[in-house]
Amino acid sequence: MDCGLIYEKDGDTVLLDVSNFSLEETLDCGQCFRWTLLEDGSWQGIVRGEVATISLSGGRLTFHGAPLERVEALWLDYFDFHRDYNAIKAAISADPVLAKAAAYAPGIRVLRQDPWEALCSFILSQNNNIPRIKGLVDRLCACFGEQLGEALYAFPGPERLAALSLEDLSPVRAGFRAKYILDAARRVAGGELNLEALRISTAEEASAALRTIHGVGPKVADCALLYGLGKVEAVPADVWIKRALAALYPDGFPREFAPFAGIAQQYLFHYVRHCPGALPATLGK
DNA sequence: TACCAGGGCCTTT
DNA sequence: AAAGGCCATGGT
Repeated sequence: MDCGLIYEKDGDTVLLDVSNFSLEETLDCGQCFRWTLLEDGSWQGIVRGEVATISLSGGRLTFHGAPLERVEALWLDYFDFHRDYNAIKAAISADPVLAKAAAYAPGIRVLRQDPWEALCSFILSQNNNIPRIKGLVDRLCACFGEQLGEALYAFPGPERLAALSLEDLSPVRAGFRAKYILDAARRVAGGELNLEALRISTAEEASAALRTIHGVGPKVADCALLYGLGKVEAVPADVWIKRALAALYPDGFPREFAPFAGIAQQYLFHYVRHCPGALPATLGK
């Protein structure tokens, strides 16, 4: 467990001795789209219909206005605090490249997001950049999500979206992705696809089930597995990761890291995106 | 097998 | 100012 004592004080809940955690590295590394940096340095996000405002300073993580019960019931799991990142870093640091990547952004954690939100968000992410993905998700929530506060909306559930037409979705400006969202919503709302049930499936079985959705290929399926279903063995292979793996691991990614390759991938992804020179310049594009 | 839709923001030139 | 490239997939 990457945190120590938890207690409630003056309406806030505080976690002490938080390790392996940076809000910026975790919330701004392309795995989630619903967190905003506020002017006072705290981050505000919406998860499973709950708004949180959090700040981290000197290993002390504060959930402003959140009761202890909600932190224990929701947020510890969401931030993956039950996982020992020291153990993972120790293992992958046997590899010099991964050691560098993990040391470059030691505060990355892989979030355990809501499966439907992760699936939907990464359907919208395809062939897109992060600012635009955030815009699409924002508009989807503002148009169809439950209002939780001023300019704060929950992510709309599959039942809500399944009832919509392509025309209804046009204000989201999702382009060709709109029909994929509707297919996913109808399959999930209709009970044809039970996302929660996929948690106990193997990654291969869950991926195959997700890929029956029109518009969900291997990349989006792997994102849903890793970020939504807690399958840390899944490696979403985007252009950058493919390029990095080809250059750094021509003989294949070390097999001993396979059970948590998705976490290793997250360090590597951040590293190659932010650190020019991490990859050989001669790389074929 | 190769190519392109669909859309808008960011980076590079 | 213009061009190229994006956390892809399905159709032709």
